[in-house]
Amino acid sequence: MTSQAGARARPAQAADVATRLHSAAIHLLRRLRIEDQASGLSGPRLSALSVVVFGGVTTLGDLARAEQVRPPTMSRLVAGLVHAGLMEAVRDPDDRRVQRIRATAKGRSLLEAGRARRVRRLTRDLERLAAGEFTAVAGALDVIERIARANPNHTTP
Amino acid sequence: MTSQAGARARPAQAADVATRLHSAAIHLLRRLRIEDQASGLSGPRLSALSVVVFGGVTTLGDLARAEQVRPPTMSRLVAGLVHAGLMEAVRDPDDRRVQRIRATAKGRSLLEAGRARRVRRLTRDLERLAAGEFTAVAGALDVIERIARANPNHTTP
DNA sequence: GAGTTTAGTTAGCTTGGCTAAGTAATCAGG
DNA sequence: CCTGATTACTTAGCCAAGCTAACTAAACTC
Repeated sequence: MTSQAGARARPAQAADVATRLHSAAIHLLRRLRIEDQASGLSGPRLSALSVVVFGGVTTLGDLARAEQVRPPTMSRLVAGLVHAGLMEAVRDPDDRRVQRIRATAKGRSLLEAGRARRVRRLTRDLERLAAGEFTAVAGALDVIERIARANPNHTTP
Repeated sequence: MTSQAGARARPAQAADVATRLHSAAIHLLRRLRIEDQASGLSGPRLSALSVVVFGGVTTLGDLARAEQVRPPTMSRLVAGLVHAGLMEAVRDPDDRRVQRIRATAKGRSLLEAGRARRVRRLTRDLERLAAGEFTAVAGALDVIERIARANPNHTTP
C-alpha cells in the first residue's frame, strides 16, 4: 500500500480529501471572520460589498444571485450600503429596469482594509511554516482555486 | 529566479499565498452552500447544529462563542432547534446554571445528510483532477488544517 | 399595440442579530 | 455560613436580514 493514488484507491481518497478540505475551509474562514468586527459592517453587508468590489458585479439581480439571496433582500442591503455611502446605484440608461451598482471610493477602501486584516492574520500563520510546508500549500493553490471557482451548474456528462 | 522560497522572498510570497487561499476558501464554501437549501434549515441553525454534532460542544455559552454570537442570540437558536426536535438542552445537575446541549438522532442524521451533499459535490470535482493535481491538494491538507484550526488568540511572542 | 417576460420595489411577515436588565446558581472572603 | 461578586443564561425590546406575494415599470414578441 503506497501513497500513490491508483485507479482503484482514488474514489475513497477523493471523498476523504473532500471531507478534510471542506472542514478546513470552514474553520479557516470562521477564524478569519473575527477580524471583520473592526469594519463596523454586518456580515451580509460586508459580503455584498465584497462581491461588488472584487467580483465586478454590476446589477442588483446579479448581486442577489451571487449572494444566494432573493431580490427584495438585496434591494434593502444595497439601499443600506448606498445610504452609508459605500455604494452607488444608478438606473442603466439603456435598460431602465436595471440598477447598475458600483462601490464608492469609501466603500472600496473600507473593504480593502478589512480584507487586509484577514490576509495579514493568515500571512502571519503562513510565515511560521517550514519551507516544505509552505511549498506544499503554494503548490496546491492553482488546483484549489480552480475547484473553488468551478461552475456550480455543470451536469455530469 | 527559481520557485524555491528563499529567506528574502518568503514574506511577499506568504502574503500572496494568503490572499489566494483566503479567496479560494470563500468561493469554495459559497459554491457548496447551495447544497444546504435541501436541508430546509436556515444558515445560522445549520451552522449551530453542525458545531454541536461535530465539534463536541456542550454548553450554550460555548456554542455562542464558537458561532461568534451573543448568548441571547444562541439562546433563541437553540430554542428553535430544540423545538424542531434536532437538539436537546438539559440543565447540568452539577452546575444548574449551564445548559448541556446535544444533538438528537434526528438532528445528527439531518446534518450528516447535508454534509454528505456538500462533500459529494466536492468529491466529484476532486475525482476529475489529474493524478498530480490530486496529490498536490492531498499533500497540502495537513498544513492547511493546522492553520485553519490554529488558536485565534495567540500573541506574537 | 396587447400580452409576456424581466428587473426591481413594496408590504408584511419570521428569524437572527444586538444591548440592557433581570434571575438564579456558584464562588470567595471574612 | 452569610454577603457580595461572578458566571450562565433568559427576558424584553429594538433593528437588520431573510422570505413570499403582489405590485410597477420597462422591454421584448409578434
